Amino acid sequence: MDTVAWNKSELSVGELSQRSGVAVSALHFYERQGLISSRRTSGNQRRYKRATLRRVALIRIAQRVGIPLADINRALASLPDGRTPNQEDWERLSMRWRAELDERIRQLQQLRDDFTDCIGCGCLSLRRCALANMHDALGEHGPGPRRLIEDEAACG
Amino acid sequence: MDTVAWNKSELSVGELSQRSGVAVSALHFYERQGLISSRRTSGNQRRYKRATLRRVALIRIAQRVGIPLADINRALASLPDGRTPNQEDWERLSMRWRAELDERIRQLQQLRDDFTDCIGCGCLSLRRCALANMHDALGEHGPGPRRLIEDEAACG
DNA sequence: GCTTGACCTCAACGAAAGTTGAGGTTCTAG
DNA sequence: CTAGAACCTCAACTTTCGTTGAGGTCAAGC
Repeated sequence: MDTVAWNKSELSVGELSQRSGVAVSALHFYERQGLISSRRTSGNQRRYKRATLRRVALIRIAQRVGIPLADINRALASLPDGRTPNQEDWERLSMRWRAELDERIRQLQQLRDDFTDCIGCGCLSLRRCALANMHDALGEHGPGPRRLIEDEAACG
Repeated sequence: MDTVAWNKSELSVGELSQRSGVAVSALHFYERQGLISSRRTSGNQRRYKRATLRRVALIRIAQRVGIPLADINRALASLPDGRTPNQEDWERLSMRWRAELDERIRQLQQLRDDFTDCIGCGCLSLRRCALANMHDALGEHGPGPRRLIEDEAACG
């Protein structure tokens, strides 16, 4: 067993890469962006604290949720001392991100429902269909069945 | 009422832009990519068939579903004569895209479930947590509680 | 006839999230 | 001690989906 390796208190970039599943180039990139940080050895090589592993995992999770790196960065930067999130921090962040995730799921479901309606709608789905009419603010140009008129034209 | 405008048999790029809600620059772009096409007037201005309105709407819908333009292009190009989709074409395309949409929703829901589990998991969510362990193919390196060992280390 | 708005092309830029490559150093194992 | 793996920096490139700007033409109203 490789027990020794797991117990090292610092990680080289290659180790962090292997253990996090994130490419070395991406870790360099994250560091340039200020998402993670390292100290340097006398030979100028990066050494990461073990907590960085948590930090990287958190970053990837947030990315999967669809949070852009810039936002993740802001969220992490807002923590005191730029520390790697502790339990409480994580709860706060994850609640927020989960809410965003919920919202995105909701939107996609709405889209799917509209889509399903449209598949059989008989006008190639581009008439009287919520999907094809996102852009006109519907009613901005006075009352009346404007949409129908437009749609008839669109369907010509 | 502007009935005349709606009945014109061809659209300028500005008209197409207004009626589709897509910027002129984007329409130019779509045309460069081969997603739509136009004839030219004697003065070298674009004139679009009314069907292009349907085509653009379809493109935007597919984009909202998350289909990259290149894929949309392939799908449209696969139609006979590169025609704008008719009812049957649309049904085929939309069924396929809806399936992708379903899959994306499924993945996000899975992610949310994992996420929810993790929020209170007591280890900053990066131990024994599905989220943080996506990358190791779990078991590739022999049997046993490898994940736990790793995770203990990760959580140190 | 002139002005103004819509249109044209082509090239460059922009953000996001990295990857790739060149050229050079350091670490580790035999 | 030396080969090769792993590391370093910096710049340039990639992809997607367009937008912006410069420089020039066309069309319509007064």
